[in-house]
Amino acid sequence: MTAGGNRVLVVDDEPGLARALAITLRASGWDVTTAADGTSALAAAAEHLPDVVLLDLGLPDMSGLDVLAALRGWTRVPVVVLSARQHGEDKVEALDAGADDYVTKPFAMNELLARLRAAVRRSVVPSDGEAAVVEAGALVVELARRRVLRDGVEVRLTPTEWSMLEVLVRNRGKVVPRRQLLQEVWGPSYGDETNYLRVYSAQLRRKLEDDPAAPRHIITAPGMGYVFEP
Amino acid sequence: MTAGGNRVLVVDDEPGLARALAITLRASGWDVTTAADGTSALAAAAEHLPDVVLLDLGLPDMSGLDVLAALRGWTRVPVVVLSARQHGEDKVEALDAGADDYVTKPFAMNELLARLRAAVRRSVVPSDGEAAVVEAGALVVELARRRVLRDGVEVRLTPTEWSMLEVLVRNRGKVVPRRQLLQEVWGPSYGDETNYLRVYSAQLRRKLEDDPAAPRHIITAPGMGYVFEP
DNA sequence: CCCCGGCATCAAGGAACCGTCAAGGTCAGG
DNA sequence: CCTGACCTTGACGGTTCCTTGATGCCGGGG
Repeated sequence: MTAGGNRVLVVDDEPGLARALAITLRASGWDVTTAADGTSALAAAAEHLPDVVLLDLGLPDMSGLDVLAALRGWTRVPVVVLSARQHGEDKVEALDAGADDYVTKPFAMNELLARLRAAVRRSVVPSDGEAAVVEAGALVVELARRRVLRDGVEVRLTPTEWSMLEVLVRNRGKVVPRRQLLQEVWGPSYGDETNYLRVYSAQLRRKLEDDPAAPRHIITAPGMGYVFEP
Repeated sequence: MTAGGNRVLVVDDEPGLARALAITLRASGWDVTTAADGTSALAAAAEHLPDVVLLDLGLPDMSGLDVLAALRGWTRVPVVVLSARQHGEDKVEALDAGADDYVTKPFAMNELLARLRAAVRRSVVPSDGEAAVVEAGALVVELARRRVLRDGVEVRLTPTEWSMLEVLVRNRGKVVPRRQLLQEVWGPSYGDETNYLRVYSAQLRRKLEDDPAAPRHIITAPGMGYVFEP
């Protein structure tokens, strides 16, 4: 993992809970800052720029929702809300106000840690254009954009070619049985037309492989199916 | 109007619950697709490219965690896990396996809806959401003001032309499947009237492209759909 | 040695698809 | 009522793509 993504700001007015949280979080490798009220929480957030905020809704000086609103005025840092209010509209309000998650007290510590990890993981890569790409040598398969690059230039694939490549790449490294391949590309009523597989694997190799006769990515598993090797 | 962030894939093998969820979600403005097992869920995800997945862990054919892992092999779509297991390590496992949220049954529907909204809101890239102006060569598309400039002069578009351009620009760089384009512009009951796409893509090209016969922005992805290239 | 099954390659016909044009049809405004 | 803008629908040529059958290569078994 990268160096970033390990600073957490704990906002809680209950000294006992705040201390317990800080100890557990530090033991898990987090860099912890604490604040006991809304005003200092906002100051601490601006100063330390945490990667995630753990926010108790019950604060002495201002509403937790106001803290959340103030934070959202200038940052998209993930905020996990802690609250004793188990039921009611509180959860909906907090989530719609920009909270990323909502955990009710009492909570299991390992679950809270997992939710913190999830919140940070999401924010690390803002799922920009570069997500969902599979690289394999000179090949770049962009599954979400439905296109494939070879040495940086786009290769035009027909719908059926793309569909077959997509199934193979989604199961990359594993042999896709012929029957499964046929059904996922041509429909549930197909299963024995192995001709199709031969024709289209050949076309994919011709378009994507340096030496179609000695393929390095679209490999035949004789008697079983095909496999895409990254 | 509902151009982005409203497609949800519901994966649940319990027909009653799946139906109830679908009805409630549709009433809340979601475009719902359902799948009853892991295999069809993966196929549906690849075909419909949902904005969020609601995934029950108890599936007949494969583990929900395997479905999650398969999804994460090629997409970062937010996944909200549904499960009857209230305690234990299940939550931690699911969250660390890439889930974005974890809701235990029974759940309050309004909380689930709020968590779905939060999951989708997070995944929207700020630059996309805030970019009311998209530039593409000599073209300037002002999404907020619903107008488009070519070489600095405004081009008059009919409502349908604008609607189609808007969908394409909001998904710029990605192939918009024909079916999705038809449904977002003409309504949910359309899907096979590919005539419309041909007519309106031609009109847009005539109004926006320097050489309508060799378009540089409104590109055809044969057999799949259309894509706007910035 | 020859046969045969599985795989790769090639070619051809028909279907599907795309771009284009133009004829109605509907509706609002003058 | 007329006009103009816009949407729908149909038709037609050119192109691409899917399917199918034929052919050739290779290795294992009779």
